[in-house]
Amino acid sequence: MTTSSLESLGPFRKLSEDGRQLLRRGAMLVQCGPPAPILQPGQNISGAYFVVRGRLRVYAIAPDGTEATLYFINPGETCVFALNSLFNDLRYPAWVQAESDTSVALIPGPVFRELFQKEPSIQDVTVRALSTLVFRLMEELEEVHAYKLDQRLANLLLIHASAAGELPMTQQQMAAHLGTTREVVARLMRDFVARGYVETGRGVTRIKDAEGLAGLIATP
Amino acid sequence: MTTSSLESLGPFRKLSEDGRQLLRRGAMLVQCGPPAPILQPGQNISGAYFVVRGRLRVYAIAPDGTEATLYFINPGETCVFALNSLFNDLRYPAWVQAESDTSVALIPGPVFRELFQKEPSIQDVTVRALSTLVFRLMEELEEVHAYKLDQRLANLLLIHASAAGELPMTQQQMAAHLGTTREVVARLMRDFVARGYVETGRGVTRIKDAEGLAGLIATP
DNA sequence: ACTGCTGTGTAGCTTTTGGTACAGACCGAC
DNA sequence: GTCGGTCTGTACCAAAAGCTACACAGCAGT
Repeated sequence: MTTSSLESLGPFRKLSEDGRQLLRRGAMLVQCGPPAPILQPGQNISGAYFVVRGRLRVYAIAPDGTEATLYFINPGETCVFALNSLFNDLRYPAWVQAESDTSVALIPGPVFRELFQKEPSIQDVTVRALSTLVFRLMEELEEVHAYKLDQRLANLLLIHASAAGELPMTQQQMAAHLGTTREVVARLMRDFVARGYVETGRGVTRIKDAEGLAGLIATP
Repeated sequence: MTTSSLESLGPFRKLSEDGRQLLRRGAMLVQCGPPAPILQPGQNISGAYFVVRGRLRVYAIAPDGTEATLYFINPGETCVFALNSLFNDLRYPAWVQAESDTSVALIPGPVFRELFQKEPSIQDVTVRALSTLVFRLMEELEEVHAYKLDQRLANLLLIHASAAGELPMTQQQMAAHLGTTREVVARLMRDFVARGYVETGRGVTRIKDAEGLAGLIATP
């Protein structure tokens, strides 16, 4: 954990001087790396989290140990634990992990509360963040029961691939995102490869035929 | 649609005179019945919805036509469409239906916006509602991938049963809630009946052994 | 080069779930 | 009562997904 300047706070640069002063007074910039979880179910949340750099992954762990990604938090977005713990007494039910080297701005609860009351723009950001998350979760929930695994995998590939069509992710990770096992992912991948949609490598998947994948999603 | 007194607004009774005056000026009390959907994906939302009486069901429809319940809105709770449409430009992705005769207080967007800015208590209610919904959706998402259908059905029975252990719901409805088909529900029910957990009737299920059902959820 | 770790490819087998098809039971309207 | 609709029960088959087990490939460290 490192406390440093807040110059890189992204969306927060637009705040008024008043807001920024509060931030300067109390906020911390926290650095985190991939392996260890940052937050665990039931853990106490000390403030509002804003992702500055990198990406956080919010996931659940089933009783049998398999993981499934609920959603991601990208730079400029808020973590909703904060909001859950600041405005509600619900225990937070998921795990959080940094995907890569990630910087998170941690704004202490009292400071954020004050900000929220004073600054309409903060109210707006907050409600918008929550609202967006609700939307994402609904989409995810809909996807889970409306689409089969091959379609969801195709979707994952298309969404997370770089512009060059490369996806730096192990099959184990993909399985975790989809809430399934590596073997199933491998099986589906073999199919995709056979159809010429993708090429697989160690830790990388290259998309060769995005149209094909997209078509798979449209009509099974 | 009927416009009438707002005396029964539940949580809103606690608002300041200022807030209630605004409500008196612009809000409507809308009555709706079970069969027809109230809202459809992409529909324009004209304000904030508060459920006063009855219950709303928010659900998704898959391309193949099967439904799945996302969550319910009970009396005293807010519908988040409103918030999505008032604070965000995201298209709403689900369907809404009244479960029984239901009264909904509809507060026009501009009125609610003004309320939100002036009244900290409204801010609180709003954020809390969103926050709770996020929590519920996460739980649901976790449940979907962590538990099997029999466990989820058992859970449904336990949660929705009356104090007397009666559940006035057809198997078709249960299937819709779980995102599966009636036949599967019937099959699972047969199992539950065989084990003495429940008794089935036309449109009703009676729980005989709640412990048994609960045990089913704990360890399959 | 050797070793060990991690990641991938594959082959069965089992369980779970979905789909089809049909029979019968209950209920209300006429 | 009888008709028609809705709800339930069930049998059988197909598809999807999970589980186990193992072989091998790439990569890093020694």
